Amino acid sequence: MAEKGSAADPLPALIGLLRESYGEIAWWPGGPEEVMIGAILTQQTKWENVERALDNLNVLDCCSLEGVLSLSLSELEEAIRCTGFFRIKSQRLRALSMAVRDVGGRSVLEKMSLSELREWLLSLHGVGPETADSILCYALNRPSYVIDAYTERICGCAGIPEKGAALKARFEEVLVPENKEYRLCHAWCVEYAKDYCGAKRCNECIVKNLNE
DNA sequence: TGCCAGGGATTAG
DNA sequence: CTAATCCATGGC
Repeated sequence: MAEKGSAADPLPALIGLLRESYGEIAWWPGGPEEVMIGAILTQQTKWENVERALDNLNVLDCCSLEGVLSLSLSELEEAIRCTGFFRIKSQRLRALSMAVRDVGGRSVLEKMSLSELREWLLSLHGVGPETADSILCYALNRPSYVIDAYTERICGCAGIPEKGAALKARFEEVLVPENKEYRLCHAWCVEYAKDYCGAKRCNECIVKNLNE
């Protein structure tokens, strides 16, 4: 329920600005299982290092859920070492792969409702909100908006104070509720943050005071 | 050289 | 319930 009369809602303005700046960009390449693996590997890690690990797995012909399970623990750890946290992540990849296998494979996931599937993902050890939503949005083509640290940072600059689940809800009420829109907007946020936002504070942040 | 990266789980207060 | 701390490598 957006109130009228007070200041304009900065979120539509922010989304419009990002859309004009970046338009139709391609993002998060790879098939469903490679995306699922990448979603774990990219936790607190630069994407360039994730790509190296995915390349390593592809060379081994193991960049898939069954492929992950076919490797010994030390082989898996070695392949993903360059992403950091490799002991934890190797366990998380195994847990995810085994969970999908145990539930009956990806075809079973396709039949689950969005909320059911999201809860299932969140129940897995090592899958939190961002990883779950990334898998939903980019691997399984579901309309679940991804909130990451970048998005919260940009929104903070733009005068949108919500975080986490509340911020996710805000994006989902403003955007056209389609997977493609969710993908695009999240991609814009990340590209924007890479271009303009440092870790501690924004550099030349162009979203500040959007509604003034 | 020190800081941070497209988080999440665990422990502490 | 919020705030630290750990996990670990690689790049600037």
